Amino acid sequence: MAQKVKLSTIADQLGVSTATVSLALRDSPLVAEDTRQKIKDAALDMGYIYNRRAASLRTSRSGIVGVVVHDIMNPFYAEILKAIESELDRSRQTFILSNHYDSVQKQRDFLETLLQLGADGVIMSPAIDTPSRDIKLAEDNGMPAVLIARSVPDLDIPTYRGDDAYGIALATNHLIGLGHKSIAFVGGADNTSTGRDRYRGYVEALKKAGLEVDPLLRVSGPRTKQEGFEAAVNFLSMPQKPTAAVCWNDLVAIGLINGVYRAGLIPGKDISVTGYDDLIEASISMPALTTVWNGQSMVGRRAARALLDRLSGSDEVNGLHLIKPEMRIRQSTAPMVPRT
Amino acid sequence: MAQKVKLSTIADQLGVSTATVSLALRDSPLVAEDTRQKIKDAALDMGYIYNRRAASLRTSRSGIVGVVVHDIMNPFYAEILKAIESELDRSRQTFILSNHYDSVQKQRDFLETLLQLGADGVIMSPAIDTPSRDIKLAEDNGMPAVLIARSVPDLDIPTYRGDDAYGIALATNHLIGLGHKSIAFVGGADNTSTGRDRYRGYVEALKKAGLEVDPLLRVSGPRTKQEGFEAAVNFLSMPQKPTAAVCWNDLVAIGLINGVYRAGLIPGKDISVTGYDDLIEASISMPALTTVWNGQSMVGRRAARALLDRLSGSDEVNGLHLIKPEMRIRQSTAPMVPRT
DNA sequence: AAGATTTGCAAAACCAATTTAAATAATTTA
DNA sequence: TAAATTATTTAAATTGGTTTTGCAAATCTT
Repeated sequence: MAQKVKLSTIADQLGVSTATVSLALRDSPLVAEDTRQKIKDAALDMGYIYNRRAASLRTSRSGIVGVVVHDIMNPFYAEILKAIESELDRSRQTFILSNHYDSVQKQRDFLETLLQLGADGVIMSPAIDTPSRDIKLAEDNGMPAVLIARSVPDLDIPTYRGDDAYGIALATNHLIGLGHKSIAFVGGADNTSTGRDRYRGYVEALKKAGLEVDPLLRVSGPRTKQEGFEAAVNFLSMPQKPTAAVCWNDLVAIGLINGVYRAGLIPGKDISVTGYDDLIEASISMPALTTVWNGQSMVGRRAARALLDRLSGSDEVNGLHLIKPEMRIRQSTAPMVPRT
Repeated sequence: MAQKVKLSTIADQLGVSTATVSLALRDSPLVAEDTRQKIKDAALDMGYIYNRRAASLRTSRSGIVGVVVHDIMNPFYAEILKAIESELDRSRQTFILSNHYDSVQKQRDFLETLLQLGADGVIMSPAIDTPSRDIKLAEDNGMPAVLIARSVPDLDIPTYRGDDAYGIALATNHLIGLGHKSIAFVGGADNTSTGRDRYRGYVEALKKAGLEVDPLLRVSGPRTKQEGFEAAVNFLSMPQKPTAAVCWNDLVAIGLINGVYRAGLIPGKDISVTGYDDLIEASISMPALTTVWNGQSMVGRRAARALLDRLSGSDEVNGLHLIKPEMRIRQSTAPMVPRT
């Protein structure tokens, strides 16, 4: 490995002080134009590499932002992450990604790591049952947080997510409008704010339409394509003979659709299915999925901006910000046909 | 924000020196057992947070490993990343992830960032046309690299990937064995080692079976589900009337299958399609996809171990390491039926 | 031309740890 | 009991930047 080039190497080379080199490289007006140019040229051809940890030791700004979500490979987060990435990119922040797989401990470890690295802030989709004190600890140590997709009770920090109750009501109303009366709710659970909100949206839409709410029409649990696929058996053998399903998300819906196919029924004809999220997959699945866009790109972008705002001192973005979802009608839903 | 607790805070509190505190916290045998215990207790209840950047300034080990791939949201990399993650986790290295989207510039920026952060090493799936000098620069600055999934010419560093030519030959031979004579090759391109190897595997398998190789049976380009879907039109209107397709990867295959469905034909009956990679999706798609497992988990695990080995000084893992793929036969392939 | 400003650079303190050599205390040996 | 040895602890140098303050030279006032 070549001898390491540092500020003092450049300074010695040019016969100036490290202070001057430091200031010049950061375009400070305190150094004369041609000195600056000479220094920059030297830095370039000596192969100088800026040492961020040395710098951040003094400035206490590391240029690192942490991002934690349930599972970065989950396409729902993928779109949020893309939006965050492009927003952070332009402000020259490096971001460190991690999954917590809904383990509070893993999330805690990651936050600790971020603190050790001196991360400037963190954007997180909190793990289920995250105690507010975990996040307060981060904030108390100078690392502001912004939440996405889920809320944490008793915590007044900026939170961005889709309006789940409203969004699921859109899907439910769409099915009701097609004449369906026995509509199942497939997937998710009650242990997150999202879970409760979505189920509430479904229940309220049914009630408003004067339909009976049957708790047996709920299939709690599924969140993945695989689980949606497996849920089909259960769904199709219900004594209530549902003709439609409001699914937790697109993945569950696509899995359920595949399962319904396997059982010999035609989704989008015999059975209507709605998804949630409007992933890219939804538009190219067979049949194309009727679903609800949940504002992922908006959530990511606004959360990133909110964090950057907090980093630059403004603190006016606290509280919950709900993004309004939108209906996307495709071929997986159709007028009701009674199941025999 | 509470007053920051550092080594000296603890030292003052207990009336010892920072040297002692530092040594104690890292379990050095140089400090007496009960002193160590007292220090650890104090650190804990004073809420001490280890400052890694200060430490790494002195030790020149940051505990950071960079990982760059084409697209972390791509499920192919997802499995590799999971394997890398679990391997690095146990050695207490933090990893920083990034996409390069096949932009050499973006990759270069990320490598620069890693150098600035003092990353200990990097695992990368190099962007198309990565100049070997980009990687040499990293190595010259004390950041060893390990390659995955793709090779870079003129570079003798550890590289782990599936044996693409062999794997595609498995798929091609499977179709030949089912009686297919007109077999298209859908997706990928010639500008990566992977692309060339896969096409070569297909060509050689055909030749060995005495079948004619028709360059018009190649649909170059598609790599995603969306693109596979769009390629179906092209594929179905070929004058050579192919009855089967060897696809670039599972995503292209699944997209193609959906496109074939749309056109009114039945994949797995009228048309046989093979995928590549054996993603989780492959087993639950409709019909379940015949594909080739490309050893992702193996690639990730071995690459991570190789890097850790390099970090601890051993340098005996250089060169190319090919993982042997395996055939997974499911329902998307069937004996040949002539297309009319 | 003398005094007041402005400009350009450097000296030195600082950030929070690690590490080595040296000092001190405790124990063992002769 | 004095000397030798061993066990603990610490002072001080080090890592690579940033930033404040001060000083000298250059430029501007009147």
